[in-house]
Amino acid sequence: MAKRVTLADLAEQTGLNISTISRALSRPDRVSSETRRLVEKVASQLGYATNIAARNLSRGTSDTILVLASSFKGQAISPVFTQLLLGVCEEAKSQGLNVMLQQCLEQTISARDIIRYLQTGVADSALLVAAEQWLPPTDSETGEKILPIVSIFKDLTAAGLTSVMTQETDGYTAIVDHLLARGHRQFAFVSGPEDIMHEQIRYRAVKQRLSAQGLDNALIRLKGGPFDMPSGQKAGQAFVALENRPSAVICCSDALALGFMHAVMESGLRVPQDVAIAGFDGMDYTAFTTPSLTTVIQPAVELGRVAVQLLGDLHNGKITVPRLVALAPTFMARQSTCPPCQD
Amino acid sequence: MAKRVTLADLAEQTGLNISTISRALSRPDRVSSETRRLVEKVASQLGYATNIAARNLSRGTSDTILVLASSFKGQAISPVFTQLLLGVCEEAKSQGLNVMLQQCLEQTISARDIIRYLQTGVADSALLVAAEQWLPPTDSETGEKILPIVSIFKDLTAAGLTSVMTQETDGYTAIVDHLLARGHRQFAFVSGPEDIMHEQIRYRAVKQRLSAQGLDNALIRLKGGPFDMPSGQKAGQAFVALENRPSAVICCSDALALGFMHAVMESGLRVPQDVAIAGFDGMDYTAFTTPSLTTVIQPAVELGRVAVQLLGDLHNGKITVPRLVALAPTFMARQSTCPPCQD
DNA sequence: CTGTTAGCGCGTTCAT
DNA sequence: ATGAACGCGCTAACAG
Repeated sequence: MAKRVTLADLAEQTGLNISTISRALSRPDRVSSETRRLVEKVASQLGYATNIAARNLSRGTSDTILVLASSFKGQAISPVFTQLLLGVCEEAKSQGLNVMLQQCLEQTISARDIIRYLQTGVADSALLVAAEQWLPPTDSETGEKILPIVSIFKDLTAAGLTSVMTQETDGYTAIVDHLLARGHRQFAFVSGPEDIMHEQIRYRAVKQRLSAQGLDNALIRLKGGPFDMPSGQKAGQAFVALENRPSAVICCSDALALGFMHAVMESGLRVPQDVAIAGFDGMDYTAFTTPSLTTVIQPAVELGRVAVQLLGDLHNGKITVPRLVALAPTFMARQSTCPPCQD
Repeated sequence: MAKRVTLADLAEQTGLNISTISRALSRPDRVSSETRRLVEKVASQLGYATNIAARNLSRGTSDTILVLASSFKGQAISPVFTQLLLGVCEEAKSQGLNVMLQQCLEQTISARDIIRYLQTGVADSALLVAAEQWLPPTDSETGEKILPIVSIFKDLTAAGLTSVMTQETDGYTAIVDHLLARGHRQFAFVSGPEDIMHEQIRYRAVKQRLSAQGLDNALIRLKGGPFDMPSGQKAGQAFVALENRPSAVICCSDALALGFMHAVMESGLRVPQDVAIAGFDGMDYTAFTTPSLTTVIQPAVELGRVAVQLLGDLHNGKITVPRLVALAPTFMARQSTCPPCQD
């Protein structure tokens, strides 16, 4: 690669002092317009690019966000993550920030590790994506300052982390209401990994809504395993073998739902005539399956944007106590729960 | 955050000199075993983490890889990218490298920009994902050294870039053969954006294979637009309206295929009985649609791994001229092309 | 508005 | 094996 052009080179070329060059480049208003133009010209001629390491070292910040994505071993990030990432990247870019991605297998993240990482200066704030648990810093590991860390998808405010997530209860409630309106009275809930705290919350959201509508023992729960299609398929096969099959199934993720639906249809049952199936997430392909899948669309891109903004608020002290931001999802009724005569 | 612990702090604590500490940490063998242990102990006690910016500045490298993902405006990275990313991250991690992700809208990447970027020291090598075109450095923008840049998914060796991709022709050939064996004699090819060079190659691969089997005017081409499902759907609607419909359709991406299949089935036609459809990519949900989709699985994770390895080879001079590495895909026959009686 | 000076924290010569 | 000193390239505080 071509030798690096430094401020010193520009200084030499222009006869100005290094610090003047530095200012002309980073604070153009603090410099006479001629020097500014001169510097800009020479800089572009020589192909100057500021050395970020040097700047970071000097300024003590890196202007980059660490995105820590918890995922299961060997699994790629899901389409929802991907959407989220889009939001994160876009917002970060608009703020002149960089994004560093790191996939990790742990479900529970320790403050110690993150702090350690931030201390390396590689990033100066972090986004925890789908982290199940947060081990707050012990004693003196942290100063009094709030950590510039935001949790996405999971409510970790109890552990002290500002969090952004989808208002999931609304989503599940919408599904239940929709299914009730279509006459369903027996339900199954296909959940993700059992050790995921949110799964309890989701299950309860469904159960309570049913109770509220006077249906008390109308819900059974099927283990789904990881949030992937094979798990959904297994759950579907188990479902098919059931003696008293509910007529409506709510899956806690679209991936599970698709696997489930596949298994159900393979068995010869019709969707939605024999079994109505709903998912959750809003992955794009749910609109193009046959039948298309009723689901709840998480505002993933927006979650990403907001998370980055919250990072900013944490940084400049606008936020002083852990805050939970819940974004509204969009319920989308589709064929998998709607008898053919309707939409 | 807690004040940063620096080498100076460790020096103070241990009574040793900073440079000794530095050595003890980065080159343990060049130091007496007692001091090594002492340093390690104190370091972990104080929670030392080396400042990467400082190290980078001093060493002149950053140990990070820039992943530049070309995508369409507002679109999240596709599941294939995601798999790729997994491979990249895993391999990078095993080599102690970081990964910096950047989504970009340009289809054609200019060496000038990348070089500029690398000069900032944020990254010292780059992976171009699905970059359509590469504008090599003009004249003196680069030294004689080979740029530490690898193209993924696209063959950019002609422009001077070492590239890793799927052996696509094999994949399309496999599809054609499979369909021919099932008795199909009229084909449609649904392509992606017209300005994508590979689309021509893919189309030709199909056409030639057909010719080779004695079928010369058996192929029509349908515009697909971007590689997404809505585009596939439109193509499918156009297809349905055709007078002489081919019985077999080859889509150049799974997303297109799913949109296409959806449109076809909506029209009342049956898949595969009336129309056989095949995709390309190997997205995970293709196994769970109804009917499941015949496709060609790209070795995406492996592509990522190899790309990172190639970066290493470029760096240490093992590779001196642009090289093309083509990985074999896996053809996967599924229901969308197989009459029910069969698998 | 511009030049001078002093670090940022680490790696790496040199000596010792 | 260890210590002293310098430099990586840039920013920031202080003068002028």
